[in-house]
Amino acid sequence: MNIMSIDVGTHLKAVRQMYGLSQRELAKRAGVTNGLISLIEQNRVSPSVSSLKKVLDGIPMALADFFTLDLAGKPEVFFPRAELADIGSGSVELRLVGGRLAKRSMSILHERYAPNADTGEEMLTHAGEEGGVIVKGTIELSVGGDTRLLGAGDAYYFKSSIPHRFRNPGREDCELVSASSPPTF
Amino acid sequence: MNIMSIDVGTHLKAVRQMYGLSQRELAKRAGVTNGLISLIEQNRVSPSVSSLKKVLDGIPMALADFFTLDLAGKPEVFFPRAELADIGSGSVELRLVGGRLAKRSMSILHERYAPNADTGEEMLTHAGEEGGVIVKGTIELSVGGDTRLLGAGDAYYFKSSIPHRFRNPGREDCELVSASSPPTF
DNA sequence: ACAAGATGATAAAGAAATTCAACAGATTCC
DNA sequence: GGAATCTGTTGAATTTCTTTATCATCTTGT
Repeated sequence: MNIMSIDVGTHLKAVRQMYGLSQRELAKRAGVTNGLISLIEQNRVSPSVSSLKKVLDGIPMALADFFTLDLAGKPEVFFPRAELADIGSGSVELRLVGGRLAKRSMSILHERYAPNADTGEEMLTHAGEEGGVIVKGTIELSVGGDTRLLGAGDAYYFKSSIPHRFRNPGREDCELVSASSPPTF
Repeated sequence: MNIMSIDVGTHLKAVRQMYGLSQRELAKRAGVTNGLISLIEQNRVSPSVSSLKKVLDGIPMALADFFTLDLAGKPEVFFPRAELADIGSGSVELRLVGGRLAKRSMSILHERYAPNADTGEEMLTHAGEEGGVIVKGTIELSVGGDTRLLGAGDAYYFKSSIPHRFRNPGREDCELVSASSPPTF
């Protein structure tokens, strides 16, 4: 009963009807009452996660799928602006592949980090996924709690929503090729 | 407060700590009480979707990301060179980054073409887009009608539906890093 | 036309969530 | 040595969710 970025009620109703189920049918399968489903679909209550899970089990559909269905259904439309371009200090060089293209599904970058170059103490977080391969030198990559030193030929891949940071601890330049989707640049 | 397939409490705690927040800090940002977060993390309550959303907004993290984020065990983030799956054949070596990950939005490949290596006379066509950066050596890339010789530092980006072909005309290996979306491998 | 069954909505009672306020254990500071 | 401030936990009060039971509406079949 407040501002929800995703309209759970409408969403559930759409999913239920998509599967050709009545409130009572779904309720019976899910082990809840039809009244509850009615209230949820009207957004008159915000179900507990456990209840929503029970309901979705009756469809059946996973919680993750339920919440990502927006993205799957209408991907390009609802993507917020890519924030976070704080990487741009002088010691980091970023070369974007295909920057002139209007529509791209990825950002591919050729990156060069000078010795001691750092994306900053404040960890980076943004939408999507990113990965890359180290071409030359070494880079220290922190993702979530983990920190690892990667050398030429090593690689990485993670969800960009996890806080991350790049730092070059060596005495020579580090070079790598990265890709992120959806495009951050 | 019943059987949940995904352990929301433990999950939230892990996420919170990953962002370096205390229960009280997060509670303050999210506009809920620290007690609630404590109870949720102990799985002594199953939060309503709206509450969970408020809490995640304080991080900030989207609901979809929360349920999609698989931090079971250790999320595989780092991929040492030796662990990159080689899915190439013969004179072409294709090392896939994150091949074990269930859901990826991209395929990132470390590719090596031996002298005279060729993706074949029959042009490749498939869905999506692809791009890359040449790291070492030279490669002859044909896209549509155009053919071009690319050297270290050069790059490419095109729609994969356009017929294309890679060939190494030089006498030394050619190495490049590529990405394609949606994942081809 | 009427009964029988299905649909979704709702009030009140019951169960579970959230908040409030207090607690004990660490750490820091003077 | 404390006082101040941080950490996470918890009992009781409050608010919200969930069920029970009932209602009105719409089909369907005879």
